Amino acid sequence: MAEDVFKALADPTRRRILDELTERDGQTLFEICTRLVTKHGLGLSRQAISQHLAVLESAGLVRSRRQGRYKFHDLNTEPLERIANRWLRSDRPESTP
Amino acid sequence: MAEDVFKALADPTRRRILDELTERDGQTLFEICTRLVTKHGLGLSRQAISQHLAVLESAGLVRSRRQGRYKFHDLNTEPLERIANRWLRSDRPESTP
DNA sequence: TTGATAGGCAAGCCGTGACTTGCCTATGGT
DNA sequence: ACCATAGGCAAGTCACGGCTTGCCTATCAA
Repeated sequence: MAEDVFKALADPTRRRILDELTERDGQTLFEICTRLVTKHGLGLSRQAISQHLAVLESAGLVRSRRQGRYKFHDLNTEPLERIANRWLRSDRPESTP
Repeated sequence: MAEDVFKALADPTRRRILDELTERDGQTLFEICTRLVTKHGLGLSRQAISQHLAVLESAGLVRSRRQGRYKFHDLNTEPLERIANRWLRSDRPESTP
């Protein structure tokens, strides 16, 4: 549950993927692959990204919908909102200016 | 920097320590040790907790002040506020009901 | 139907991190 | 001065996680 969210966020590549999905939602595996390589210069295999996406999905941070031979990935921020309030429950920080 | 914050939060024992410090701030190593053992039933050595505190401190999540032979540990939520706004920047979540 | 595209499964390598053990330093009480 | 307390340092063990490699399945286009 929330346990997996922290482990999912522990890896920098997975955080990059979340960044990618915030910028453009509903990307496919190959799209994420190429964008990570070209924009961030990460030399990762397709399997590596696939496994990262599996971790993110089992943590509830990413939802996937299959459509034909494509599988689109959508960001889900709901688990993030919960962990944000774990140690900041008294008052939330003001949004960045 | 923020990189270390995620790695620091990845371990469940370290999150327990943060929980302990939110409940009572300014605890010493032995206090945290005994409370983790008694309240949460964790059978950890003193060194383990000490190393965890070092990780939390280098991540900026814990500040320590030495006083005589005691070393008190204080929680610092400022790094948490920043990572909370990384993927939630568009709109703030409503506080938990 | 065939070939190319999009993705999945499984085993294996390897580095990093968590924890222990043993010993050392320093402060404070009596 | 002496001993117990509070904490630090360093090396070593061990399991888990990230990544690769190789092969397999499924969908679309020609």
